[in-house]
Amino acid sequence: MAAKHSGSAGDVWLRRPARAAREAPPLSRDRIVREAVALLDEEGAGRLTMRRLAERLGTGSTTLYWHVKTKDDVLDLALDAIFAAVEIPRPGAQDWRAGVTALISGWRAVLLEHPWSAALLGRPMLGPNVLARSEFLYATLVGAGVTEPHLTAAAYGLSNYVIGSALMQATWTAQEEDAPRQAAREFLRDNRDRYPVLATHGPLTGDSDWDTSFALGLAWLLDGIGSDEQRTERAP
Amino acid sequence: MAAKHSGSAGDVWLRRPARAAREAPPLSRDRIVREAVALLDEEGAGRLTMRRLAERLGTGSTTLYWHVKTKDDVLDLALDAIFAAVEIPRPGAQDWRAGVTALISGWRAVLLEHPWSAALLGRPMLGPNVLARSEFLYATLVGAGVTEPHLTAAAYGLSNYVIGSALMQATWTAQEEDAPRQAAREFLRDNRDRYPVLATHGPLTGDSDWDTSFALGLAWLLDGIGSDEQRTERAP
DNA sequence: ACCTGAACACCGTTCAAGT
DNA sequence: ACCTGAACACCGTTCAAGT
Repeated sequence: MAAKHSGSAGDVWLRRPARAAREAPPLSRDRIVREAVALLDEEGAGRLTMRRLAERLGTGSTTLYWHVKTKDDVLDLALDAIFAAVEIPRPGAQDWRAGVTALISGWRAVLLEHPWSAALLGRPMLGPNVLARSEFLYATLVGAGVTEPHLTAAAYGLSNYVIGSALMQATWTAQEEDAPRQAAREFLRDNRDRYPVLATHGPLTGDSDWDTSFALGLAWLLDGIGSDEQRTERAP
Repeated sequence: MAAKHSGSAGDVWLRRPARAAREAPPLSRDRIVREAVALLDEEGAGRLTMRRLAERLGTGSTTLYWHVKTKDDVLDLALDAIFAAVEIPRPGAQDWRAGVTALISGWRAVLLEHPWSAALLGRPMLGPNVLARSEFLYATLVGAGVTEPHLTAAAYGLSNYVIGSALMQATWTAQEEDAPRQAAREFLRDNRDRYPVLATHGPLTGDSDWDTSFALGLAWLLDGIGSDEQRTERAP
């Protein structure tokens, strides 16, 4: 009646190593976050569960709580982790407009590559990767001569615009499923008397090009920021 | 050993009415949605549960499924419901810029009044209230002479901007809790060597005025949309 | 210092059954 | 047509216990 792991003489060789080269590397916060990102990429936010995450890591779900305080922590860490992929332009290597455009585009690319991320943006983003990129944004704007209240408006405006755009695009291009988009199109066509303009000019009528839409709006914002900056520079 | 609701002679007067003036109005999809909005307003999205919602309505949770297909349905319906409060300007009563500004401002006001809503924007919004307001937006822009690809860019840009702004503001002004904001401020101060610009010019340094920030960014977008419109009008 | 298992207090949803 | 109760297959998280 030996219990599961009780030792009896000479059975060392029969027992499999406590862990070792079974699931390979030991558990760590870093490994948890990497696996969480992989899980989110493959299956979406709805399927991220402490139990399922633990299973992929070869442990019980309760073990995760030694490395991480809550599931929300995992989400915060995963969200910050993906921003490591956004390259920070070398400061001053180009004019402010090119630098900001590069950063914002990289930001957007990351959000679209990990569609689950857009829905998580409603939480404070204070991870080191996000902060480093915000620092560059502010530094570039300040360097361009943008001052309050335009500075805050510019930084927020640009961030809000990428976030909103990514959220909208991720919503409507969810994993190849053209079904909801198709259904919406049909609904508008069937109700063209109630929504005449939407039915004929709406975003679902042509195959709207997300990239050029985004670029146009970004240019408008940059124009505005630039004109205020010039005005400020010229003032005594 | 009479079971709970079995009748025995003369006990009609003793039994409370099956429903009647107990919880007042009968259950209906409309009542469910209204109660859901109230629950969300009072306690936030994290506490909306089919069981808790049913309790507030005086029924069992499983009863809700007769009127509604899933919990997601409840969320979709609640989200659309709050947009009924956004007044649609009378078409042509003012110039396009004033009309658009009024609509977008009303949109923003609703999102901020119901802070839980911002986090739910990552789902297709095809309810009648939202559609009616989108129709006005498109109609106004088309009436102003905005044409593709600027039309889609303008409509999306404005929507994305409000959504992003409301999401950001709702994130950072969550129910009077100044604690996280204060903690973030301290963190940046303590790490001013790593984030020099953020620490001195960042959004958390002064008490940023959300309203003027929003207004500035909106003006930049409208300027951009307007300039493109003029250019188009003038072209042969 | 790290990992495990059992357990608690919940979830959304289905379905046979009642009126 | 509408409502109920029991039940299923999950959740996040805690905690005493192991090594």
